[in-house]
Amino acid sequence: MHKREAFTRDENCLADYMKALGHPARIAILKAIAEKKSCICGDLVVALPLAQSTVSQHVKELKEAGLVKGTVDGPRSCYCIDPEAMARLEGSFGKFCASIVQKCC
Amino acid sequence: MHKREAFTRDENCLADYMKALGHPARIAILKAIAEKKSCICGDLVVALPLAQSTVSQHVKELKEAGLVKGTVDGPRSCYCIDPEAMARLEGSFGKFCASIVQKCC
DNA sequence: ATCGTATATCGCAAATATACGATAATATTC
DNA sequence: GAATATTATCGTATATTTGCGATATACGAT
Repeated sequence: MHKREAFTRDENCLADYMKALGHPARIAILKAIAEKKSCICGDLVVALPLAQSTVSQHVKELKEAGLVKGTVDGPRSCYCIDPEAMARLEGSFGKFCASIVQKCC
Repeated sequence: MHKREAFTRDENCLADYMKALGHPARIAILKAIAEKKSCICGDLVVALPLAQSTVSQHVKELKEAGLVKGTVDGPRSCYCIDPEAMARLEGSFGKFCASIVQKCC
């Protein structure tokens, strides 16, 4: 029921990033991971007011969006920000906004 | 079931903006409005592969997010971008990304 | 091998989002 | 005032998201 095919690749791509950030828990998770530089899942569960399975689910979405990378460290999972991806997103979103503002005025 | 209260005002605020942009139709609508500087609803319906009621619904969400302003012009509705809001969003998102990237590395 | 710890995944319930047709509301024109 | 045109809203069906407990998986320690 989501008519993805009807829109351009760019529109879908940007919308997917925005959707990944469209939940306060995922904003908070990004901040928490960045804060600690690299963050094991347990730290996130303690830091967030959500159940472990819910945190794991949100992290998964951030990984699928490509903003977070995960490595296994023994029994733990260790997450870190993908700084290149964040920087790229910042850049393309900035361009998008600037283009809107420039054209609209 | 959305635990908004459990997160900070900033986290919720940014997430709300991101959610508003988290659909390709709304990205396309913003671009279309900017393109024409000000855009009546009918133009959007022609430009988009969606029913009139669906377009109206998406525009409403963009208005609620504060990114689009609407004025009534006779029987028509005329939409335009709120450039200050777009610029503010660009700025705060840029700061958010930069802070994440800076801390994480 | 068994136990304990850490995390991912599954299954489910509730809430939201998406899309559309039908209808209502509003303004213009005849 | 009736007919037309434009847009918003309502009702509804379906899909997706959110959240959690329970379970499965993987690993280290005993």
